[in-house]
Amino acid sequence: MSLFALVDCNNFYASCERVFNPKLADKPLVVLSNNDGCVVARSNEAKALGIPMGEPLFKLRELIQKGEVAVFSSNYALYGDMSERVMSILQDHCADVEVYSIDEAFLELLFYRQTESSLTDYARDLRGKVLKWTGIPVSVGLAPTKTLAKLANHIAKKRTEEGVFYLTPGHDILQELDIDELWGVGSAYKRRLSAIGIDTVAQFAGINEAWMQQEFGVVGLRLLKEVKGFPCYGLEPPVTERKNVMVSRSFAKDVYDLDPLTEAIAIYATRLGEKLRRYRQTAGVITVFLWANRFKNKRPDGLSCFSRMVELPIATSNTNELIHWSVAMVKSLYEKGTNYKKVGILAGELKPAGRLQTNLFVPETQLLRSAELMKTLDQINQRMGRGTVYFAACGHMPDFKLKTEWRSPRFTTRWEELLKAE
DNA sequence: TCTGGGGTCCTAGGACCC
DNA sequence: TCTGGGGTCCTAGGACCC
Repeated sequence: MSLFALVDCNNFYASCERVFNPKLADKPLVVLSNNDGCVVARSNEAKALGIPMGEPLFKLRELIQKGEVAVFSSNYALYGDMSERVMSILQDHCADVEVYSIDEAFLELLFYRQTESSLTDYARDLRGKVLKWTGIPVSVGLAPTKTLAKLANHIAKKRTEEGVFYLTPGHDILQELDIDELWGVGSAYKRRLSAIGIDTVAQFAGINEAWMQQEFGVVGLRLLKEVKGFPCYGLEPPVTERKNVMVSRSFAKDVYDLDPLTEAIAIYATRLGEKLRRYRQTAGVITVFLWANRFKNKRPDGLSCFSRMVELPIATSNTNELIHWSVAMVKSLYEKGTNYKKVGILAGELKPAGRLQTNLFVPETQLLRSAELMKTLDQINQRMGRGTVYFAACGHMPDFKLKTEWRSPRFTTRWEELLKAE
């Protein structure tokens, strides 16, 4: 029999902020998205205040002014570093770990000759170590499939004191769990299932497999089998080769003019190039998106998303080239009078950068030189801070700095921001 | 005034081929 | 003019995830 554990950090971003600011323990605390747009993480106390996930900041002004909730802009340098610490502890204690996201990981455990109580002891021990060594509380769900482990984790978090739960298929508790608590059931599936009287996980587990496949395709069938305890998903190998890479941001205010749009896309193309080179990949095609403000659309046709794709003559991660194409695409997509809210660039058909791709019309020495230039550029920016050296098309980089009014210090990754004793 | 930024997988339908 | 049964590839869009 297979056995998976899902280790998930509780309110991860909020917990990270607390580690370095113990006064906030037991206080309502929220972390905001990029641009301080909306709430992306909440402490339990903030949840208890009724602040929903995704709540736009302006609806919280009153609570903030009264000092009833602590607010932080997102601090990804801090969260990323804390995540690595948690993950490395998991990797020290289990050979088969899949880091699923910044705050959760699946572990595949050997079930052989283990009792339920020895497994939950193991999980409790792991949980204790992570808490002690990083300050981050985690919950652990144990079950024979990943889908059930995810659900077990949910139960551990919501319904237990110790943060550990072992879930078997057919467990009575499934009768109390709403269908949309299942991993893979979103609002659309919930609506369709509810229409035929399926509201709990236990009811879902009783669905006929042929019917499920007919109505929900292979995705639905796998989901059903997983809930019944038959694994359809194993641990995924580490994702070294991404299939797409995207950089996009929304603007603090609506943008009507072409110039700020091209400057923004040049900056995102720069960022995209850095990402590609870090992953050692090159882009075969790039797509540029322009989004009109969807909350206050001023176009007569009401359209809000415009995109254009271009196949690059040579797959590349060269910033200059990415800027050249993306700026051209923005210019061709731009329409006067539209209030743009966001632009983005997506790289697709990624290829490993290892071998130099040659092209009849571009001398090889020129390609080599540009690769060297990019390497130097990355090194300078890494050492001196992002944006030290950049292309003229980006205009004045600082103009597009994100709004981060309440960012905490990067305690763990910047010397000058280390926590100091008061 | 103010509404995130990434990703993945699957399916349906069209174009094109024999 | 009307006609069949495959197949592949591509794209757009939907659905889900964190």
